[in-house]
Amino acid sequence: MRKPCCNKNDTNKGAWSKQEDQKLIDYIRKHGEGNWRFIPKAAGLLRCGKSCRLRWINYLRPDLKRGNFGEDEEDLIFRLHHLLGNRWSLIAGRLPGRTDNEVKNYWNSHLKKKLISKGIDPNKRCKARRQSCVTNNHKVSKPYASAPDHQPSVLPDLNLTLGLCNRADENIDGTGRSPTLRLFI
DNA sequence: AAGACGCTCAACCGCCATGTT
DNA sequence: CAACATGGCGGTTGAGCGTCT
Repeated sequence: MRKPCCNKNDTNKGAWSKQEDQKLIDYIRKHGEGNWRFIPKAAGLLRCGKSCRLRWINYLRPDLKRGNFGEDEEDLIFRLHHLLGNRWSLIAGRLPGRTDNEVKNYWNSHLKKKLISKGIDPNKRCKARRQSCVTNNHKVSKPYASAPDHQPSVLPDLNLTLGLCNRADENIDGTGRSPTLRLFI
């Protein structure tokens, strides 16, 4: 049985107060993002590390763009969703200042309906459906493994290249991880 | 005026991938 | 190689608010 990420008796849940937000902002400004499990303790917050991370990424980060989505953003989301399916973090990565949660919510509350009103089934629309398979000993999602020999597939209308890499030293986004899918811009 | 209903979106949950020991 | 720790992701939930009847 997997351990819970934090002791639920010792943590607050629900909406964040202004004081909590400020504590988190102050701490991250001073020390930067780091060990999310350690941050709540260090910042004096009775919150789970995951909760702090989510709050920072989705609402407190200074580079976030708030407010309505523009027509160009909507169009991009439609195209990327058609291409990638519900890969919200990848889609959000192409929208500066937007988060995966924001894109996901916007899709579910606005864009889905738009498609339905046009007589398009939003679920059938995606080219990429998440189906895991194993290729070259790396578990990858089928749509991304389907390109012959994992050569990047070029999508000229979006100015995107989809490709796979499987080595940590090929990391290009600074996350330190070696994901199964890369968007080459 | 008030209750029912629907919508939005912040937050949580559980799972998976990756790194470390 | 296994077990564990951590970060990240997508799906889901539920509080709060506006609109309708």
